[in-house]
Amino acid sequence: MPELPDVEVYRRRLVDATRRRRVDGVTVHDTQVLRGVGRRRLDSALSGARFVRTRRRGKTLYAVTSHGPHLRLHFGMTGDLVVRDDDEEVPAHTRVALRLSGGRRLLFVDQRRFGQVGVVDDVDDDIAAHDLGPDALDLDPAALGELLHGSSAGLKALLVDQSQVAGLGNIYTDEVLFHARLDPRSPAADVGNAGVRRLHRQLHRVLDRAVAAGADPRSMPRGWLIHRRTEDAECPRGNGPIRSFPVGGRRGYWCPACQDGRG
DNA sequence: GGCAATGTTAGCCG
DNA sequence: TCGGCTAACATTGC
Repeated sequence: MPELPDVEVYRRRLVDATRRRRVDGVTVHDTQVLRGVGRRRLDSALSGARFVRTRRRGKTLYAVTSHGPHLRLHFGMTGDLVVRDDDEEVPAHTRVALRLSGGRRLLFVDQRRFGQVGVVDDVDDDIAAHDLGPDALDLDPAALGELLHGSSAGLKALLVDQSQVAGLGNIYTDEVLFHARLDPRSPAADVGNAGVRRLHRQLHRVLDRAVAAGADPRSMPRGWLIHRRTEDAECPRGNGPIRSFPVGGRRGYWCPACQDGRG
């Protein structure tokens, strides 16, 4: 799940949960998700801190403290951020718990443990170190056009490349391309200016709508591809069967009848 | 049992 | 150098 909309939902949850509260300490249940820190350093770095603002770049979330270090979270394939009162039981697969003042905990839950919890001294340095491109929602149509037309990669391959655009993963790339009616397999550079504009518009429409749905697919419109990610499923527009194709070691889904490429 | 699943990363190849 | 592919990471569910 954790692509841009999910992480944006987690960001808002973190802001709500930590407002006017202090981190009293950190409990690490599983050190495997720690990145670049041990449990002692994570605890000492955050104990007593307040989060003064947050930043999200693509799928990476930062909670900024007044003097650093800052908390860095990446949710991998199955990461989640949940809030519990101290007297409530923690969910299965809770890996790290931030104990907050006022009897509440912010929990990093991650079944498959591909997620990452760490601290960084400087957010911009960390973004550079991970070679993250601009956030998908920060690209204006001109910048998006330049990105596409300057690339020799396939359209979907380009969009899921975090160093080019940060935030899109397998699911939402397919969704956006479906609504923009673009062929995911076509060369990015072949997308015409009308296609670039559609892509830009749908990028915002789909991601904003997904955030509004709390990133829960069940709350997303019935006409979305996300409900039909199966070979031979019926296209939501009724135009024909959904097909799949391989991209970067996973499967993409699209409607060949709707998504005719060009623009 | 086999296979695929939203993530990143390293290594290989052309 | 770049793009694309594979495997690895860990776990679950069909």
